[in-house]
Amino acid sequence: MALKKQLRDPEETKRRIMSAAKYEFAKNGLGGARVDVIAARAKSNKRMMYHYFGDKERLFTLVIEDAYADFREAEKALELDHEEPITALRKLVAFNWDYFLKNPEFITLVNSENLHRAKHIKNSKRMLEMSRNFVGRMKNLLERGAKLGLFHANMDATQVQISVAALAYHYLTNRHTGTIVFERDLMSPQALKERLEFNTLTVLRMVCTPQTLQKLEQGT
Amino acid sequence: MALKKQLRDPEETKRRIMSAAKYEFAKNGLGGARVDVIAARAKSNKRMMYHYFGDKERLFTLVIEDAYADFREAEKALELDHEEPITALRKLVAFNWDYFLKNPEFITLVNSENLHRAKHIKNSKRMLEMSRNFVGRMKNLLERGAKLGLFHANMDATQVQISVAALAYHYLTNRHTGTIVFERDLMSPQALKERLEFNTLTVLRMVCTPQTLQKLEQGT
DNA sequence: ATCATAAATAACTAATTGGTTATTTCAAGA
DNA sequence: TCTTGAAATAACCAATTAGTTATTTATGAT
Repeated sequence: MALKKQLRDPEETKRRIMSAAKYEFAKNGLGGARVDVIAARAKSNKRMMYHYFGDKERLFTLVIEDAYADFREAEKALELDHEEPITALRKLVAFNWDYFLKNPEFITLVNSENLHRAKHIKNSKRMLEMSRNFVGRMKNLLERGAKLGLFHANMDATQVQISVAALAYHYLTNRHTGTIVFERDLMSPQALKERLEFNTLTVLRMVCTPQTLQKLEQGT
Repeated sequence: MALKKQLRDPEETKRRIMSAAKYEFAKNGLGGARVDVIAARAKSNKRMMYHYFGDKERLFTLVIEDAYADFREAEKALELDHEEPITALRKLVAFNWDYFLKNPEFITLVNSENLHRAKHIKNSKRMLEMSRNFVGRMKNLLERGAKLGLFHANMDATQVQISVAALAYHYLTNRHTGTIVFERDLMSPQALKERLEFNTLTVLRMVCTPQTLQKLEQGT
């Protein structure tokens, strides 16, 4: 019975610990996160955390892998494989932007893992499986666009993928120092809208042929 | 006498502590850095650190401000204000790339400060002074290019500035997870060369008018 | 030479930390 | 209903941590 609140529920306990850990690791990084805080937030206790996850770093590893899995799942769910290439590209740029915006913990988790030189996911089979199709989808999109004469031929899918993420990720991860450096609120609704438009235009200019860009401008 | 090694040298001691702190904060973040390690690396001791800098967070604040100051100084030294706009833009893209590549501690320090919501530099006058001219220089460059018909008119200098940094910074800060996700060595000499070329082309396509781009392609 | 001041050091402390031990409580199968 | 293994808890521990105290030592002005 789904509604019955069990007093003992290992799956639910694990879930609560993972969720609390994600929050705490994202907020303070691996080094700054406290296992007591995670246990308290999960409304469990340290002993359970060590019982189910071994130690702090293994818990972190699972949290990171999960964060990547969620991101990849969400991207796959867009189903851009048969969408018109330019529409697909626009949607992909918007997806990256929205995802980072709505899941800021993804950014801080990835930053933390990079501070530690990716040692936690270095030998993760799960990561490899997730990544394979991800680059493949971009490659497919770029090839379809090129075949139709819309995109430049032979664009490097990895470079484009990194750049699409970069334009969104960098703006958002450095929004706090950015607000000071540029003396403007980078997070106002207006600023966010403008950045998405700028990123979309930038990626189109990066990928599309001059003729395609000309047609796009006439269209608006 | 410059060569005489003084046994007591407050300025030199401060310098050594700052340098050690920069290294340790960059390597482990604010939360992961250890004051004992900083003192040992500086070949000084904790008492001196507390004497000269107050506490760990004030030391971190100075380290961050210094890192920004060095970056801004280096950019200013390029003297792009009277350079031909397209050359200036190319040089600026290359400068960002080279600087992040040769000063990886800048990236991790900035990431750490953003994890802490920029609280350490939030009320820093020094930061404001440094930032003002920085955006101004980009604005000037874009205006000069637009006046010559080389660049799109009315480009937002802040958006361009953020994007130029993003294309380099994101690639490098996420190089460890990137190496796993993309299953290729992102740091080989060849890969680095390709990324700089990609970034340069991307920024030119972002900023230049179609006519300018056409001429550039004919030129090569 | 000597004396006042600041630089330097080492040993210490109180609080916090990741991880463990000892114990109790629940729930399913015999 | 009784037993047994897993779930849950709290109290504990050794190590580490940021920050301090007490003390010694070099230096420059007189």
